[in-house]
Amino acid sequence: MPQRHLEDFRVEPKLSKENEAKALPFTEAVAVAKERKTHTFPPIAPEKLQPSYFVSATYDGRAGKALIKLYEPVSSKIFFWHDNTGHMPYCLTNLSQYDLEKIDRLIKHPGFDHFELAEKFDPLLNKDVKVTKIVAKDPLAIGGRPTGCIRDIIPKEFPNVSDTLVSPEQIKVWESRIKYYQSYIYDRMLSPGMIYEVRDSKLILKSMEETERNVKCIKEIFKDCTDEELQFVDQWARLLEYPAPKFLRVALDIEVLAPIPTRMPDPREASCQIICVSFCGSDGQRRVFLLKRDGVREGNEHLPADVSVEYFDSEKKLIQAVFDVLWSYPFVITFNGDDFDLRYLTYRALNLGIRRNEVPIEVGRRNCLLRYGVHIDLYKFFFNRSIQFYAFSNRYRDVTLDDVGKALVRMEKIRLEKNFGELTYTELAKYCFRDSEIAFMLTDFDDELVMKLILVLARISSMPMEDVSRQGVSRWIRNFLHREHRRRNLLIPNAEDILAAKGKTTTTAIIKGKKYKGAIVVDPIPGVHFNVSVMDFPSLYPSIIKVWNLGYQSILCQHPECRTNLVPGTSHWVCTKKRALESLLIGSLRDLRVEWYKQKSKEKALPADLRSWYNIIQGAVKVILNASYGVFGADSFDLYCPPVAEATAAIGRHTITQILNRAKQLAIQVLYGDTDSLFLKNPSKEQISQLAQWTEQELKMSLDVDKVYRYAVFSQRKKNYLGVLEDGSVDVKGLTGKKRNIPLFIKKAFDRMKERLAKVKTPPDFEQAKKDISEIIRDCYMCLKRREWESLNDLAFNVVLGEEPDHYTKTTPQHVKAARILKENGIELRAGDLISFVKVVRDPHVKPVELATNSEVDVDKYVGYLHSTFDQVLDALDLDFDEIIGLTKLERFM
DNA sequence: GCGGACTGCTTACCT
DNA sequence: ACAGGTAAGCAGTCCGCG
Repeated sequence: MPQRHLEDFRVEPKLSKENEAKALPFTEAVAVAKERKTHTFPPIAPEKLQPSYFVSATYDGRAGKALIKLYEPVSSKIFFWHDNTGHMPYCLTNLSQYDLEKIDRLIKHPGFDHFELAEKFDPLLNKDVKVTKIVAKDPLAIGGRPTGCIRDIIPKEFPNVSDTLVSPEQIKVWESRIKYYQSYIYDRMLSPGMIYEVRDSKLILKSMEETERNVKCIKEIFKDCTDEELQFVDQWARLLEYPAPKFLRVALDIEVLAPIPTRMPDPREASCQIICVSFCGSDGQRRVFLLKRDGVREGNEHLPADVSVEYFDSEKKLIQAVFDVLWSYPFVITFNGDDFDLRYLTYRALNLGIRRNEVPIEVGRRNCLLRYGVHIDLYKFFFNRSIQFYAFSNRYRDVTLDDVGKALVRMEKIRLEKNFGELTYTELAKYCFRDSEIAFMLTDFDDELVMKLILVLARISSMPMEDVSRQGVSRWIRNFLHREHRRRNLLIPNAEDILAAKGKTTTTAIIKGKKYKGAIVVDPIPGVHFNVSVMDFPSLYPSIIKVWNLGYQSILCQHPECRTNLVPGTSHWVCTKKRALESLLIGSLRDLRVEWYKQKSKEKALPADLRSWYNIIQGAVKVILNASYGVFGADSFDLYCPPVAEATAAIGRHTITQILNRAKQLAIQVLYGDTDSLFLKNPSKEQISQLAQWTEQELKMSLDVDKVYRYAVFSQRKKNYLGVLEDGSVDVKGLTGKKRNIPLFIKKAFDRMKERLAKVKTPPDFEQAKKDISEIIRDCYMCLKRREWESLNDLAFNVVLGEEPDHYTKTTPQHVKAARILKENGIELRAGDLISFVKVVRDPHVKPVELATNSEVDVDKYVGYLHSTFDQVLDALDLDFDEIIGLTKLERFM
């Protein structure tokens, strides 16, 4: 039997020739670190361990066991706890033990251990089934290697030995793609992110008095729910109510001396020197390590106070000192450390002859994890679209340290005029330190919001903090569904079986290429409307999933008597006998957010830190809820079920249509509506409460007044309006003037109009406002015509390249033309990069802003753009762009 | 050879 | 790798035009 190592379960890129020294097992590596007397090891949890947070889980190949990392916040140390229950990796199949024994390659597989008979409930067949549990010695034997895995052997080999009742097409293997440590977490019903104690070497969830009190309180609010629903509320509340610790952490950044400064050095080769490494820690550690090099001057820049600088005469010693830091912190923060900093450090260390076992980093294909603590790569976290949109409301645009830093903590990178090779020591140190300082601040602002957000998401999804910070919302949702399957002894179905059992969609989408019909958008009534109340359904789709009992089990269920319970506008029916897991889990989470966390986060009587903690929880839950319908329509989702997504949208259309009809009956004028909202013109209090009551009674859903506009401006365009709230703040939706790709010049004019509109209080105020707005437009127009602009940058359009520049074959949009011109000038852009260009008179009609000059600007194009931007508002104000600018012509002649 | 009507591609937005 | 719906600008195509 080959020795199994921790490294075995993470696929590692090939080491270069010199570095082929055999990887050292995990515990030995720790021992080596101890030998070097760098820090207090080993971190094995003692018989009795103080309350500690479950922050990570993995598989320790050396021990052949699941390994839990516990963070003890008083000593701020990580402790390891190994499984001692004998849990082993497995997958399930519908073949009998008798059949399986005939498969030679399975029985003789080195990783195979034994068979067990298991009884499960098959959620697709809706009945109890007997399955065989194939237990393996290590997780990779089940799956994960390219060839020869147990999960592949079974369907491939079985037909050769078949003489049984099961035909080859009917052979099924289940749960073979679940990561081992996840499987362990589910089976042992452990909760990542929660507080555990070790007593007699056992992991025990710590009971918290205050949490219990709050859970009781919450259950009181939900006392009218069914017992089944209450059980789910209780489960979520317990996970969410537990407190969060302070996270001892350090942010790290490295600089490498590359021969071609514009190109990022390849970490796999690690052929260039590491010249500077900086640390910024939550314990106040602010250090910079510099490599001594010939001919580099000290420099006389001022480093921030209390930053200490240490010089190293060899790169090897520098890296070893970095490793000492990595062995000592429970949490390490980087920005792109997975793909660069930690990867580079590892390979550079090996190149310099540092032994593998002294490297505190485990390099994976897509990530770099730490042997001791938890590595959070903020690039991955902020790249996550759910995080970007819902947690940080799209405040940053590029996922770069500079842009995210500017948007969230108002810190930017230091701009360099020179290459690294030409910098003085202090210039380099200052630059490098700023980067780790920004990364640190990104985990520190708003009372460690980012760390806590990751912790809460780890609890919801039952995932290690590392995974939750790297993976998307669909994984988070999948995992809490998987957890629930295991808890209830349900077989976790394969995606293709769900699809085969429940089929595809039946409605036709409006957009070509989409799978089914989506939401309704009501045509707006153009004009200016005073006193507009906006009503909406808080989390409409999750409410629908709850009220209509939607889930892959319940849609198109097998009971003949449920067939009449049709989803309006479709031929799908929904089960009336048994609640679906999705319905219960998502429904209870929604209710908890709306009825408890949203309110708690606004409760003035609570201390500010508790309120902000509740705000983080409700924000995390919001992220989950926002995606909870979409995942069922995404074929990449493991529980993909198109009819569920389609039914949800169909019920949404039905719901809003009913409200529209009801509003008509109540003589309320509906100005506009989109998906889950209604804009009502000057409704009375009675009308609003009648509408809300009716919805509550008839549809079992809540309809609230979300906001009241002093006035709102609509054109005939959908998803385009402007509303001024009572306090004078202005909501702009969809208008070109708010899009971030338009020239600043036009945006500034639009913002001036916005400010002017904010001052309008009554209909008569509009007369003067219209004159002022005309003036703003005229002014802007004249500036263009006279070619008076501050800088060419003000005229630049800024567009993100959705693809690699060579990848556009069907058409060549303007921004791609600009990118290609830039490439001819030696600047290469890639997918995801932002390109800035101006419109010019001559042929391709675009030019990257860097290359353009004032005289070649095509002014008329900009006037046209100004026109269309303002038309969206002018229509409603009864103003005409041409008249506004035409007037100036007359004036000029007079 | 050129302009208008049309479709399709692309990006940024809304819910 | 959560969904579909809308706006806008431009690229490319087809067709008519003595």
